Amino acid sequence: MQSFTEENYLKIIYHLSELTNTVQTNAIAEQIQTKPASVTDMIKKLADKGFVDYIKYQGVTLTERGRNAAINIVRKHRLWEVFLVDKLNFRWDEVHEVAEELEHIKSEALIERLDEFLGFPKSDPHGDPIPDKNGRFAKTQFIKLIDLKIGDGGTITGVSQHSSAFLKHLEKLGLTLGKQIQITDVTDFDGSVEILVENKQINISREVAKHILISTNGKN
Amino acid sequence: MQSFTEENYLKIIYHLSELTNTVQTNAIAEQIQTKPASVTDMIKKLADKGFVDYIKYQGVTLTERGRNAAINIVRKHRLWEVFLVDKLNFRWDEVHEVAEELEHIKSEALIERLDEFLGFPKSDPHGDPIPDKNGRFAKTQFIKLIDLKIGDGGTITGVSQHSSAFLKHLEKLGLTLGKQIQITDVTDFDGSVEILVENKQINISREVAKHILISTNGKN
DNA sequence: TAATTTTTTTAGATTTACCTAAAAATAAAA
DNA sequence: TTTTATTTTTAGGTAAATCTAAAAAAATTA
Ligand SMILES: [Mn+2]
Ligand SMILES: [Mn+2]
Ligand SMILES: [Mn+2]
Ligand SMILES: [Mn+2]
Repeated sequence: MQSFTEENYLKIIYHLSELTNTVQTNAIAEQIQTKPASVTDMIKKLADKGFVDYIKYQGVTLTERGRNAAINIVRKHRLWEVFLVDKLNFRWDEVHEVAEELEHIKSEALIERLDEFLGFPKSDPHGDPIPDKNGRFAKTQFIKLIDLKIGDGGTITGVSQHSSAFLKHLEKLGLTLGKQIQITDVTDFDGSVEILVENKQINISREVAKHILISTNGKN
Repeated sequence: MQSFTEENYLKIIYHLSELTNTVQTNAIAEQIQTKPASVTDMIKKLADKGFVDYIKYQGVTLTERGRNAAINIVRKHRLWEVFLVDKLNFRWDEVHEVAEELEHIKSEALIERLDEFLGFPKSDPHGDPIPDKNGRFAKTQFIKLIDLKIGDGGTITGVSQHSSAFLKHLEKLGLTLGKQIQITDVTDFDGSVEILVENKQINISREVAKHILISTNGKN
């Protein structure tokens, strides 16, 4: 069994692994809000326990064991987020912090019954896929809104930023999961994007457009 | 805010306070599965933080602040137990361990919405009262089954032992919350008790009879 | 009341997860 | 290819929660 802290490291390393093959000490330190020296200590411990492969000065990669542990935590995090939104009427911008705590509750039985209670959901309130009890999940194919061209359209199916501020902003703009959008223009001046959503024309900043994930349905 | 460990101490001290006015170091150590020396350390810390009044060699009592904190943890524990039984179909003997973890989740909003989701239950799966958000709850007036006399009857409304083994045993005997029972005889030999439940005559040991709580409805 | 037992506290260590400051390795720039 | 900058590690230390062994206080028994 892993400690609360070890679980947090594993989860962070897992997420960072999606960006770079081997994960660097400083990247972990930044995510986990700690100092690089502390990360080095913990990495050694995780390596001793067989959760990561570690080469000094080179960074870490998860072992099979570490990956499974990490995916299990992600599964729990996302299931709890669904619970909070679907059953307790939390908004999508309120759930992440609480799920950060709930994801560490140990009981196997709890999570399996929760999954069933929620109807075996396939994705969480932010569009992220929920691994099943064997750790399997659909590798979803998203494209960033910022990478679409004028005339392209699609459905909002995810976000790559989970901060409350960002999610509240999207909510206010009416840009929630499942909404159909189409790119109508890109401003030369600041790179902001004009989009059509529910017959309304709105303008969103480059920064916002970067973090909205679209599953496209054609037009190029 | 208190740590996970501090919360456990407060809760234990609260429960022990129902038995004795001032709570002894050894009693806490036994409950919390630790050594008296460790308890002394923690007690000093809780006293410094204003959660308990402490006189060396005499024991501790909760302050107003400590009592409120403890009741809040008890509230969370019992609400989670209701959730597990009512929503996730756990049996009453399976929930305690998981609730021991869930009771430490910090979010105020979570617990208020959970309470609402469960329909503001007044008691948990073991018949224990659930404090409301202001810490108020009905001081239930129970009598131990062992203290009833032949001919007395009542309703099972609680248990004073939460171990899985005990609860499973009651389940098997058909002695669950809400059942009507009546004492028909007390065996001289071993003090075991004959009771009538759902038109069946069964015999239970003194030990079992000690931990069943009855709200009586007459006959003496 | 004195002797003995029980309870509680102190003293000094240990483990986990941190930290700062300084050294070592690697990467980037000149 | 040096020099400089960045990244990472080591060394040594702190705070929280625990422990064992021994001392001190309180309660019990003789
Ligand atoms: Mn989240
Ligand atoms: Mn999410
Ligand atoms: Mn319980
Ligand atoms: Mn209970």
